[in-house]
Amino acid sequence: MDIQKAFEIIKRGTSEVIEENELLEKLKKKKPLIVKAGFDPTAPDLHLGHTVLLWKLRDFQDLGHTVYFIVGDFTARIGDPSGRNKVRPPLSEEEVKENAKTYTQQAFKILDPNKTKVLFNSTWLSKLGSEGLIKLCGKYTVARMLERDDFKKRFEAGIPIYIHEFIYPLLQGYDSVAINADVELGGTDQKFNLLVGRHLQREFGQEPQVCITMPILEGLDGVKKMSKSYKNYIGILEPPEIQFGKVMSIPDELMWKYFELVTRIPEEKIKELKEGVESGKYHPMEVKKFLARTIVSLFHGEDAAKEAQKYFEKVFSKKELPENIPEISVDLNMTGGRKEVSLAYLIKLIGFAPSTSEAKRIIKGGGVKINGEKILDDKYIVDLSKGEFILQVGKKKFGKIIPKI
RNA sequence: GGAGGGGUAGCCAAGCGGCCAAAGGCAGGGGACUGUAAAUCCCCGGGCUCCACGCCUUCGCAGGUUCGAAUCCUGCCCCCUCCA
Repeated sequence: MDIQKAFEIIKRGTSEVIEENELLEKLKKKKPLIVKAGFDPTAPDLHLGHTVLLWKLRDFQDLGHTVYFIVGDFTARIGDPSGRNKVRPPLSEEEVKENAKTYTQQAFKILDPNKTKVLFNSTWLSKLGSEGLIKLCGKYTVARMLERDDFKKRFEAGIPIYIHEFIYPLLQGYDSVAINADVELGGTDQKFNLLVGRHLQREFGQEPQVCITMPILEGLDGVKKMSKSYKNYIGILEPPEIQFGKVMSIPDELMWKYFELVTRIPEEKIKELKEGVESGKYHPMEVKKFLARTIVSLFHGEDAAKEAQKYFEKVFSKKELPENIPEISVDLNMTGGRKEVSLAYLIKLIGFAPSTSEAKRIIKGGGVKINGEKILDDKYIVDLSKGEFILQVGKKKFGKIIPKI
């Protein structure tokens, strides 16, 4: 493949490439480049936001380059301050290990394992020692650190910044030195960290890496970055119906971005769909269903995606009961020997609400149905000796309650 | 080290002796409408297996004063600003 074409593929969908001509030079070398991406195992699951980056890594792999998947086991214990207005709680070594385990597995749903090297940054970072660390600190200034937008904002707003947060970008940058990276990828919010890598590589006499930033994927609310801590994410490992439903709940305007960043639907097709919606030729909901199906297929296969759509249409569009309602058995041990329990308490018992009070609120709000009938009395008593029944709490939670007496 | 300001529910932010489980906003939950989109409207807002104008735990932490404290006092912890 000619270099110009490879360059186009790489550039597609990116937010910024620093510097484009350097990338071209590197491609001209005609040898596999070291493409770096770091993932902090702060949470055990990857979500669609991560896949934006993974797809771009995949592009590199398809072009014959090698991806260095850096698990930030060391840095996770510091906490990346990017985009934060607060200090992140550091994780314990055990938590980090546990998270890292499931990480790569999930990443290989997109990445080619044969062209991926998985490395843990503790390998070189723990060897660095105090001396090495302090020397590393000597290569950057406080003023330059404070140029960084989120630090600047926090500083100006009077929100504390701790010294260790300053060290984070240096360590991430040092990762690039350790593996002699040619290219590093990250979200736009990573730009600063990526640039520190460039700077450090120069300091260490290496050819600086090309930094590629990818757009940030907004979560379900359509505003904030998709993130576990905002609870607005669609997880790779989530069940098909959940994924499907979550995709359906994103704002219409956002779906184009999802098409571009988390699917491999060709640009021309996306354009066609978009124009179709604008002209009224297609119903936005139908297009979104197609998006949902495409995304679910990526992680669960086409059949599961079709099932998920059926479920969605049955339960949410037609408001019927789902076919497979999970059975929940309730025995007297759980109720403390009582056969009659308050509905609110039962809802808490089976985990459909975090507290009895919350359950009562939902009941009063008209969110609870027994065998399809709305219960509005928050003092409603369930007689378990009367046998099983279908309980629905809110729109999403269904359970067939089976009393074991 | 010195001077001043501040720590209230997921977040922001009122309250500054009782009527405070604590205004308001945002986020969130539930409902109506609908396409689980947007917009709009309504309801909720610590917990409690006796369902209560009831009890328990909350306003940085620990004590104290008071019939009664988020509100006053003392000590401690933490954050911010300015000075060194």
